[in-house]
Amino acid sequence: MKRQILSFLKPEERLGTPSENTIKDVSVDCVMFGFHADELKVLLLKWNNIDWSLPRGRIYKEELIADAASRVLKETTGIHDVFLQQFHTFGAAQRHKNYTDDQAARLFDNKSKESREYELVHESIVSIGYYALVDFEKVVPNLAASYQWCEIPAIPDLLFDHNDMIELALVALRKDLRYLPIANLLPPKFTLREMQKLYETILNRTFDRRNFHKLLMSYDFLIKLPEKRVGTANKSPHLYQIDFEKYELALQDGISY
Amino acid sequence: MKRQILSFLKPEERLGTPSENTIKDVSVDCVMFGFHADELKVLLLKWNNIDWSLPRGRIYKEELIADAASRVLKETTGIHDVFLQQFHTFGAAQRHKNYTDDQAARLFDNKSKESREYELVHESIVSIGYYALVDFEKVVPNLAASYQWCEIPAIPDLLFDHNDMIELALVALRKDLRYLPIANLLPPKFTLREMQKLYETILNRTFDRRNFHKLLMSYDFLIKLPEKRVGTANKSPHLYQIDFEKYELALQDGISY
DNA sequence: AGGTCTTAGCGTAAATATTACGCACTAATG
DNA sequence: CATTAGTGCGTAATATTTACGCTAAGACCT
Repeated sequence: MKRQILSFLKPEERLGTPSENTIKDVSVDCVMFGFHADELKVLLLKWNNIDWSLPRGRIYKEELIADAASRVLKETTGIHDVFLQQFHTFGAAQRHKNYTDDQAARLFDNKSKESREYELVHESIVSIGYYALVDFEKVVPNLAASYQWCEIPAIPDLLFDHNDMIELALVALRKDLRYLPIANLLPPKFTLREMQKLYETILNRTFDRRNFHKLLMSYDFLIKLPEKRVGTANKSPHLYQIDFEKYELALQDGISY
Repeated sequence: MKRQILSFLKPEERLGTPSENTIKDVSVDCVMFGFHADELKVLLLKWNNIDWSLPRGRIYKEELIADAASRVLKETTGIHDVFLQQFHTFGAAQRHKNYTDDQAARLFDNKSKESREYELVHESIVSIGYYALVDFEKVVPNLAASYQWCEIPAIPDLLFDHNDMIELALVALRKDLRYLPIANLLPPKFTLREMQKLYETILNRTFDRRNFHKLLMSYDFLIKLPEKRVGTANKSPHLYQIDFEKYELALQDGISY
């Protein structure tokens, strides 16, 4: 089956034409987290020329949902091989969102926003939410449409129930943190400070620098490299790498912070 | 909209006729946990005369998914007002289950079990999994079809991917235990021993009797009743009740065991 | 060259939480 | 009246978490 790269479709059609081959009334929506400059960010796509939304797409009938999620991400952003985690499934009624008149006009093509029928056709009724953890640097979306890495507090009013989805994704991420490969949010080589900031940002708390250092070292999955990060103020920090075999082992026990 | 109590339909039709009013290709499936005689049990329903499955049903288009889950439980078992928690959504491809020839014949009405088309029509493609925690004693299913409370290790080979669903529901339950109203699994009045056994069963570990007692008392949400459980061997244990206001507060902090 | 900031690593004390278990007393059964 | 289990207290041993002092080194700035 030929599968078109949807980024070359008009953005409005990005959800895909409901066809014989896709599951009707269901979409997969992805909250993609990246970490950069001590900030947790989410990837937003332009849905039409004005409104923003999360990457979303349909599921082919013979496809695993998880495969659909990773395909959708690839088709809409060009990004592949990312860590994906299902976190919640959203229903129709949660989606009775109060669009502004402008948004409604653009979405519903001048039909009244009370036109529930139109909404049902143009939005999927059930959305399966996945979040992705990606290395911000590795991820260079190749998009026809425009995109934006947006810090969580600055996220604008999105289409559909995507604001709620991001909030819930973050809650799920915090809960899962103990058992999840959070390292996916970091580049292959990173400093301890960067990792600490990552945990502090996600968990919204601080750690003592020395205790954090000790704790991480005790897990024994970090490899200290001879190289250093250059160009920083003051002393250059060492770079570290993850020994993924040991990392997986530590995750099975659950890493605690 | 009139909604028929599905237990008076033929069991095969229990999923509901796909109609204008329900979401196509999606079902809600419920793993109902009950606790009795120191065993965690799951409610199974007869799907046809021979095969077992979990309660499942469709979602109406204007309905919240959570409402659909609780309606489905009520329609298939007569049970209402239970604690429900969404835990995972399952896709089509996970459902390529190896039915026995007999099961396939019954399910597919003598069509070949390779007849994927038939399968797609008769099974929902996407299933949203909920688990329910109910007081075993309070729950008296009013069913035309037959049912069974089954201990987890003794669960037979179920239809669809319902065996996998139960396994995942249990994993989710264990994870959620710290923040969830586990008290829903107990009758309004219970002994400390019963509560301890409940936690031991779910978490698959043991607790020291005295430490468990101390810990529970420190949370301050148990009310000791003057009554005792009669008819037991040896000393009769006191009955306890939950002060639900304080209980909710304790849950927000997270109860640890 | 010296000042200042930061990394890197060591150690340790204090506070909390967990676990194991002793003991006294009560109450129901045989 | 011996046995068994519930109830409730205390306490000691361990483990984990948190706070923080100290040394040394390295890179930038003036």
